[in-house]
Order: sequence, then C-alpha cells, then structure tokens
Amino acid sequence: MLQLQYLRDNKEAVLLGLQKKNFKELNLVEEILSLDEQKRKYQTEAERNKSELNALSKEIGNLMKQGMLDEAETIKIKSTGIRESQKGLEDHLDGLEKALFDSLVKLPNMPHASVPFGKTPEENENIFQEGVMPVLHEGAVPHWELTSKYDIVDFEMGNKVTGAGFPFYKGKGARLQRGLINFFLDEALKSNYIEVQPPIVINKESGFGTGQLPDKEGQMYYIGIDDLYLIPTAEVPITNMYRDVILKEEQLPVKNVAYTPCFRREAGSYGAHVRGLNRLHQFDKVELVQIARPEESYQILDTMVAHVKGLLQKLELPYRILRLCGGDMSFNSALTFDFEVFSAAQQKWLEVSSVSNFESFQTNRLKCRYKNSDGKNVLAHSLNGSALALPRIVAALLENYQTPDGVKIPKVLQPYCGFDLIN
RNA sequence: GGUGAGGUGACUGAGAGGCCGAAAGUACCGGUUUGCUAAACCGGCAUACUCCAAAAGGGUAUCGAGGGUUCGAAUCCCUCCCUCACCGCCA
Repeated sequence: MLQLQYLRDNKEAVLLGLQKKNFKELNLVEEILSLDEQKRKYQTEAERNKSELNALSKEIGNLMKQGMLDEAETIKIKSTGIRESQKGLEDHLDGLEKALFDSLVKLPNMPHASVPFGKTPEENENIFQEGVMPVLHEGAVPHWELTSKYDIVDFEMGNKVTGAGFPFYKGKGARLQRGLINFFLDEALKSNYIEVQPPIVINKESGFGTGQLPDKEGQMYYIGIDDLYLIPTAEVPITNMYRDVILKEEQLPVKNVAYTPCFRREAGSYGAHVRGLNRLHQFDKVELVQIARPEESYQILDTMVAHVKGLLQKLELPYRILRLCGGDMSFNSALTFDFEVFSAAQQKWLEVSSVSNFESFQTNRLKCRYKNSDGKNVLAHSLNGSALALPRIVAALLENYQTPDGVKIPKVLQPYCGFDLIN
C-alpha cells in the first residue's frame, strides 16, 4: 500500500509510475486524493464536535459533584442534541475512510527507476546469462518421461489420492527433494540467515499484510471452518512476523530463511506448459526474507541476487537473470529479478526464483517500522527471494543431467542425496 | 471440547463509571553530583490521524478486537479472539 502522504506530495510521479506498471485505472489517483480531502474535512468537523461533547461531559461531572443537578440536566439535554448530529458525521466519516482505504489498496507499488518500460514477459530485460548449455544424447526425453521411467515422481498416484498437481515423490525422487532442501537451507545459513519453521496456514490479517488479500484471494486454498489460508509462499508467515512491530535499528537487517511447502490454486492455468513439474498446486520452496533500512535495501537486493546466482552455479545449471519490465512485475514489487533455468529437453527457460524489493509497500500495510537514530519511527523495507523453488530445479536437473545410463547428480548434491545416479 | 481465572504503555503492575493517556517501579535517553567495574538526585520517555504556511501549540482516537448502555467507559453489558490452570481427547 502506498503512503497517502507520498501520493499527496508526488501525484505526477505516481501517475508516471502507474503507467510504467501498465496500470489502467489512472483515475483512481484523482479519486483517492479527492476522498482524502473530503475525509479530512469531515474528520476535522467530527473531531471538533467530539471535543465539544467531551468538554460538556466534563462540565456535567463537575456540576454533579457540586450537587447542581438542574444545571447538569440542562447541559445533558444540550449534549444529547450534539450527539445526534455527531452520529451522522461519524457514519459519513467511516464511509469515506473505508472508500479511501479500498481505493488506496488497489494501487500497485511504484516501480524503481531502473525498471524497464514494457507490458509483456517478452519485454523483460535479460541482464545476465551464465552456464553451459547442455548437449543431450540421442533419445533424450523431457523430465515427465524420466520421472516415470525411474519411478521417482508419481503423478497418477497424486491424482488418485488428492488431485492433479499434487504428485508423490518416491525413492530417489523423495531423497533428491530432501537433499535439495537441506542444501538450500545450509547455503542460506552460510550467508547468515536465521532459519525459521513457520506455520503453513495463515489468518486473514497476515494475508492482507503481505498483499495476497484482498486481490489474490482466489489463488489461495481456504479453510473455511477455521477461516485460515494455506500459504502460497513462506514469504507470508515470515514477513508477517514483523507485522505491528517497531524494530531497533541495530536489529536490521533482519535475515530469515524458511523451507515450506507452498500451495497455489493456479486457477486458470491449463495446457502443455503446465506439464509434469512445470506447475503444481503444492511444491517445496526455500525462501529468503529480509527487513532492511531503506538506504540499504537495494544493496541488499544485490546480495540476494548474488546468493541465488551462487546456488545455480553450484548446481551447474545454465541460467539467466531477467529484470522484469513494469507490466510483468507483481503488484507489490518495486524491482524484481527473475531467475530462469534452461531445461534442455523441453528447450525452455523455467522460472525458479524471483527476488524482489518491496520497499515500504508491504511494511506500510504491516506497520513494520524501526526507530532510527533520531528516535523517529520509519517504515522499514521488505525484500524476499526464492532460494530456490524445487520442482523446476528438479525438472532441469533431470533433463540436463540425463545420460543413457541414468540421471547424474551434481557434485554439491551428492553428499546431501547419498547417491550420484538415478537409474 | 468443558470449567475457571485473566488480557492495561518496552516490561512488572495499580486503577473498578467523570479528577485516567492512565499511579508506582524497572528498563531506556539527557543532565547534575560524588567518584569508579557504579550510586544518588533532577528531567524526559506511546502510537496513529488531524488542525495550523511551518515551528510552537491544539484536537481526536487507542487499556485484546468489535458492538452496546451512559451526558461521560480501561472500569458496566454482549459477541469474538487470545493467554494461563484443571479436566477430557490426541500426534
């Protein structure tokens, strides 16, 4: 959520930013400013009224104490009259505040100056590419054939027990998952992240805090009986730890890492591009979250990008980094780098990580602040990044490392898996 | 799930319809003084919104959340949430 004060002071800049993000409802800005103006007008009036009521009440108290009951009665009648009009004022004010809030929440974050213009994924800026493109042997196949050939991921079993998009990992497939998770967590620990195991269901407040609610309600699994949601990413519970918190400056940056399963309904995604492990309803992910001082947040974003780079280098997978264009960025983000791994048998780039700086967009909702050296409470910046999401990494590993004799396991993972070949 | 007790500022903890944004203590910050691994004393110490061109200074709201009663609610009533204790059930 953008800060109202910022919007008041930077209307033109906001309009430009919204256009860069390919946001259509530009008239919302004018609407918000007008609602804000009205709201303040009514607020002033309602508060003046209330102040008068408070004064009268106090007077009644004093008169009663002195036993001047008749005088007190007179004032009572007067204050009852004011109270009637007060009710109307307050109701109107509540309506304005709600409308203002509902509109403000619809505005996406402002893009960082370095974000390129563009509307579609094709306009993302390819800023870095590294790694050797594998040359596959004759008869190489996509990962969904390898998984059944070696019986390591069982999609049919998932269909039977749960439904599409909820596969079983079996044997070396399960052990590879576990190995990858441990590898990712250990790498994060080396970079001084503190590990957290959060709940994987969250309440409404948390869903709102990180921006999944209200706009992405339909993308989360919902447990009606207890009014809870399954997390789409560990970002939600982790970042919400800092909701309504005033941190000490020396606590920053906060660095957390968490492994969790993630649940996404993916309503509306069908077809060939969701085949195999490419898109699932439940998947595993190791997520990095940082809460930082605003002046350091972009430097920290760079370190997070470097961290993810390191992971892909160690896994020896060819990858590229995209700077997302305004139109392809998420609602919350000010700057996002996507990591894509090349999956050789599909001849496709698969997104495996998204690293973003949200600046104060989330923290403004969360009311996550820190006390700076002047003793002022200021909104912190929040950042997060996947490091990494498993299924597409597995897909790329299987496809790129396949040989006629089986799928080789990259060196770094061998100690984690306890084997060096899937056959 | 049942029964009981309770949720007050960074923390401990008083208050039980008006004198309460809230005693006192601890912690923290600033100062004075004496000196020495600190003590005493003095002062300061919530957040948000808002009024004012700004500062100074006002106003409003907030004692778990939401509603109600009342001229007036931390205090009374209702609903919900949470914590603790005991019982029941259970990985």
